[in-house]
Amino acid sequence: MALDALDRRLLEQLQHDASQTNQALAHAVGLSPSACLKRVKRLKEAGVIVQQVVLLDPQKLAPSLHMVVEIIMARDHRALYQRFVERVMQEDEVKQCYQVTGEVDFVLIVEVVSMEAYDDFCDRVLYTDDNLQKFRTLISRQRNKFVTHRALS
Amino acid sequence: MALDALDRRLLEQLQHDASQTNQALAHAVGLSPSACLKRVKRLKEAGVIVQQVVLLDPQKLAPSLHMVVEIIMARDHRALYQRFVERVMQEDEVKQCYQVTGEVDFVLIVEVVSMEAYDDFCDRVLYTDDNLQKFRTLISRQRNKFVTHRALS
DNA sequence: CGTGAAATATGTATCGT
DNA sequence: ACGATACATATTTCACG
Repeated sequence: MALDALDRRLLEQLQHDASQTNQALAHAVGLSPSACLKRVKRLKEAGVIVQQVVLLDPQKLAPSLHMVVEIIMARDHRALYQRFVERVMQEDEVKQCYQVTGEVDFVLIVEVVSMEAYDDFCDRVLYTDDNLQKFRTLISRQRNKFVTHRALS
Repeated sequence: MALDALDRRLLEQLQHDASQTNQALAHAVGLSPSACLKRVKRLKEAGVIVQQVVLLDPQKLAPSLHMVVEIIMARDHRALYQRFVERVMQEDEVKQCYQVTGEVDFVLIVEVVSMEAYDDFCDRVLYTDDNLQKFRTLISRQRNKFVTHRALS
C-alpha cells in the first residue's frame, strides 16, 4: 500500500497521540473529518496501523526489572532457531526479541517482577533449550528512554 | 496512587486495545460508562496512563534497521553518565536506552534507515563522547517480538 | 474530498448505596 | 467515596454532491 504525504502526517500524529478526536486529527493535518476518518480506517484495514495502546508509567506501578539477555546458540540451524523464537515469543516476560548478527544470536528484553522471577524464567525457558550454548544477562538499573514511534521514510 | 482490581482490569484492557469505545470498555470490566470514564480520566490525570499511541507494522513501511548498541564508559562518573543520557535521549534514532550493570554500561536500541545513517549516528553521537570507551553493535536481522504492555503486579 | 444530518458516544449533574 | 441513571453536548459515520 502506497502512503502519500497526508497518510504520513496522519501516522506521525497518531504515533504520538492516538487519543485525539478525529476532528482534532483532521484539523491537524488539514482534512475534513470524514476524509480523515476514511484514511485512518484504510490504514487500519491495510494493516499499517496494527494496534492502539496506552503506555503506562513504570514508576507508578509495582516495580519491575528489565533484563537485556544476549543469547548464543550452539548451532546456526534454521529449524532450531525457529523453535527457539516460537518458544520465546509466547513467554509474557519477553517483551522484545531481536535476531542479530555477530557473536550473539538473539537479544531479548525481558521484564520480571523480581530476581526470583527471572531465575524461574531462565530455568523454564533458557536452561531447557538444548540448542542454547550460552547467555549473558545485563540487568537494567534504569530505562532512560522508551518510544514506540517510527520514522516514515 | 493506589490501584484497585477495577483499575488493573481497565489498564489491562487499554494496554492491549485503546481504540475501543468507553462503552465497550465499561462493559468489558463490568462498570457503567460514566464510572468507567471517571476512572480512566483519573488514571490519566494521575500519570499512570502516560500516552496513547498507534503501533505500526514495520513491514508495511519503508525498511529500517534496528541496532542493539552496547556501550562501555571510560569512567563511572555520575555527571558524565548524566550528560551522555541527556545527549542520547534527544536523538530520534535512539528508541530505547537502558542503563545496565556489569561490563556494559548502556544498551541502546537504535533505529536507522540505512547503514550510512547508522555510521552518521555513530560519528555524531558515539565517537564524539569523550567518556565513551568502547561500543559494540549487534545488527538486528529481524525483530521477532515487540510488545508494550506491562504486568500489573 | 467536502457537506450535512442521523446514529453513537462522551461528559456532567444528580441521586442512591 | 463510588457507582448508576438520565440528559445535554460532542463526535463519528454515512449518503450524497
